[in-house]
Amino acid sequence: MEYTVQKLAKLAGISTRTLRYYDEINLLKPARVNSSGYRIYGQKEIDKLQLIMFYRELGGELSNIKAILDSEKFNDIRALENHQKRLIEQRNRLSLLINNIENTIKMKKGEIVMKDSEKFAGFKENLVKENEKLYGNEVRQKYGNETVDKSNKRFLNMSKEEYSRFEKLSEDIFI
Amino acid sequence: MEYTVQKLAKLAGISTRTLRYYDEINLLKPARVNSSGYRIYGQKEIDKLQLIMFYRELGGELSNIKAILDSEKFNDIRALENHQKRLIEQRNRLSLLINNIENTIKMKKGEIVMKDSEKFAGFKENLVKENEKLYGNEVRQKYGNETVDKSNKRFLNMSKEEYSRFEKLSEDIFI
DNA sequence: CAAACACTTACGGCGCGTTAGAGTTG
DNA sequence: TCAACTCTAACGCGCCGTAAGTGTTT
Repeated sequence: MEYTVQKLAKLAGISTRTLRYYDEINLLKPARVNSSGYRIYGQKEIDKLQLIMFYRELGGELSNIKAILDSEKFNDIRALENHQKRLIEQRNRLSLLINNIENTIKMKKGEIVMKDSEKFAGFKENLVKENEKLYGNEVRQKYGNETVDKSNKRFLNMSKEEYSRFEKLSEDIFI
Repeated sequence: MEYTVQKLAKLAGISTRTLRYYDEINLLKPARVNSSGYRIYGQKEIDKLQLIMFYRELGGELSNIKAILDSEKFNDIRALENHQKRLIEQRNRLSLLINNIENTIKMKKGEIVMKDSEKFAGFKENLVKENEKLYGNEVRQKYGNETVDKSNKRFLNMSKEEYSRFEKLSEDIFI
């Protein structure tokens, strides 16, 4: 199955702008470009986009995502298993937050007392963002500095052969 | 208990820059400023910051968070209960993603086949961001553009009557 | 022939990170 | 006195959103 930008965008639930941007920064190139300059994506690109979105879900920066996916050592399945672990951690963090809210409601009702420190249990900054930094280090260890440095400079010069290897309420949410 | 910027920042797991920025955009003002111009935060501000962070967790834009918190009709407890619902939804979404990964691994191992559409099950863009857009449009219709534009311009002047409309709106949407 | 899609270029904006330079506190 | 804190600008950046103008496909 082949996809134009909009078709792929709808499939993945993102914007065409995002796809063009990913192309621009060499994160996700189309399989080919037709005679009119249209981007055409194939099966590989779909799977790669899926991986990219898994990474994004965990708050990874696109430059790091690129570094990982470009790496020769990259292992699909192991990466996915790591993802799963992290997602499970995030789910646990959400459970913490849900508990936190419950306590906060009780506090507001005057039923219990909370320490200030308890009020911030479970937020991203305490867990996930630290993971991000760890994540960056992990990338540097596993894939070497070269790869990371290259991709940190807006990915200006990346060879295109490495590529073949690869493979973010009611009230506020509505707002 | 009183806090300077850094103490509060550490407590909440955010940066001092973030606190100064929240001050700048009138989202979270310190309780007072001492004779040297130092920001001093008190109990109210801590609780407010906690609320802000709950909203942020769900991806709410700061301008909208401000609009809500500024509202006279703002009801802590109801808002928190709504939060909880949304967090639970998000947790369910994460479970979807975790399943998705499991399937993807099986697919990579050749054990099963996945449709392209199944590969993107559970991502934010499919659920949350669409809601955001819907909300934006609805707000413009019910509110008029003036109000929205004002709040978009760095929240310079926000009226405090808007919240009752917010509530009606979200009720409408839920129904 | 219009609608719906595609393209490039380019400016803008949020939510901060990050100097830089200077004053204050323990 | 010196480290560690505080302040106000001001710049920059990642990740796109959003025109604006033009070509292509259906």
